[in-house]
Amino acid sequence: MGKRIRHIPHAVIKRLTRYLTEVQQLRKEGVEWIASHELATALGLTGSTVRQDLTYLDFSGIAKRGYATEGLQQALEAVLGADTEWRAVIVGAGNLGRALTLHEDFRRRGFAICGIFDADPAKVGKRVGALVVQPMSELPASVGRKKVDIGILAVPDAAAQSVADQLIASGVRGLLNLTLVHVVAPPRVQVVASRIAASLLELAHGIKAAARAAAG
Amino acid sequence: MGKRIRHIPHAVIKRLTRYLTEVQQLRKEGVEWIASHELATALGLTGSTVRQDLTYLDFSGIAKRGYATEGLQQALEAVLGADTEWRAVIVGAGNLGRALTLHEDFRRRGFAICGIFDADPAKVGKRVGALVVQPMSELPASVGRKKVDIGILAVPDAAAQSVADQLIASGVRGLLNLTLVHVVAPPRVQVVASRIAASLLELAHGIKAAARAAAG
DNA sequence: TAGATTGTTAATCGATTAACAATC
DNA sequence: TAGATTGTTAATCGATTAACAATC
Repeated sequence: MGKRIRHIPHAVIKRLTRYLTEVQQLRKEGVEWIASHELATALGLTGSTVRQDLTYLDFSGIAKRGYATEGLQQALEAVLGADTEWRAVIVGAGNLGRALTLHEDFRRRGFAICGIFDADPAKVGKRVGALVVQPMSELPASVGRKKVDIGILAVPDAAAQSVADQLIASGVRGLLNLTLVHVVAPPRVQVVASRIAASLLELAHGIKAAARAAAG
Repeated sequence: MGKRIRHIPHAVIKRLTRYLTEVQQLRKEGVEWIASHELATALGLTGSTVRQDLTYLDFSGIAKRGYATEGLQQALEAVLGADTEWRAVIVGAGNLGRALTLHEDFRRRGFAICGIFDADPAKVGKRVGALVVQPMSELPASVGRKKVDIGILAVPDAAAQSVADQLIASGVRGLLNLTLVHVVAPPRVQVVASRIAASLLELAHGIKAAARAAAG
């Protein structure tokens, strides 16, 4: 069954997703072994950080050889849940919601988008790839019947909390929040935010700071 | 001219973007004063963290009243560069790239998408809102002429570094990386990553961990 | 074996929280 | 004024890095 799973700090979880991307790529290239300092160089980290992070996995490296990419990939997938099929629905059939529904990458990585919903009657009934936009009234039954794990919030900021509440009441266990606002959920429901507009602001600050530094 | 700008830790910058979203909302609602503990409650933080964070701004609160929302908003916008017009191009005219080009929210927040590029000749020439997809060969001239600050990577993982290199060579000062892979850039070019698929994996891990905790 | 790399411990660094004097 | 809230200092907490014995 492997070793008992310790609680993993969030900073480590974020890096584990990056190790997984890298090791998947390495395996495609036929690389069978990788050393901590090679992974570190590829991802802009230190070897020490990499070794420390990988101790959270039910997997060990071998002195002088490094980490077997096959076992490392399996261990990363197991701890991140990338070895499981997840079912998600998207709420919001605007540009972003439709684009994510059509994004094949998610399905390939184990996240099946099995429904798209919108409160706007003008959008309900429209096709989005293989799906049809459903009204919010169908959300609870659909989430329950299809055993949906994850709700993706691709709605305007003002609707975010209300839609989150509906998704939570429908029984999802996790929310991916793509809006800019903070969303409150009970402890049994995980929330992860991915705010592209906020990232642009981080970038804007970074550019200004770099310009200041260059100017002296 | 205000106080000299200290270096701001990245964890603080991320929260500053959230304070800005919140204070913009508060001002729309006509709220003129906000206390640190109110801001903290709204965003799931502690009052101490909020007060500590706001010391990085060229702005002060007033004991017993809190922070004036107008001044707070201005100070946040100044430090984050949200008071500036930024020009960005998107590379990758797939679902995600097209959706972001059409996303009015960015323009409203000061980020104008002024070009969309793709290496696929089949996509070049297609309309995306007010823009037309351009070939990669036009990237350097376009970035130079339009004084583009930011390049947005919405390409397949395998193309990410090569496209980043082209954007850097064209003269952008920042990259928003929407791919899963690590992108290397010289220090003068800022890179911020916003990985939706990685966020889904974080969520998947969180859901599994919560289920384990509930099971005991 | 000799040398390289892991896994782990200890040291450092940074970020968050607590506490409270200053102040409005 | 009395009480509430800021700004700041000190304490705590957590994450990263350095160092090195274990080991392949």
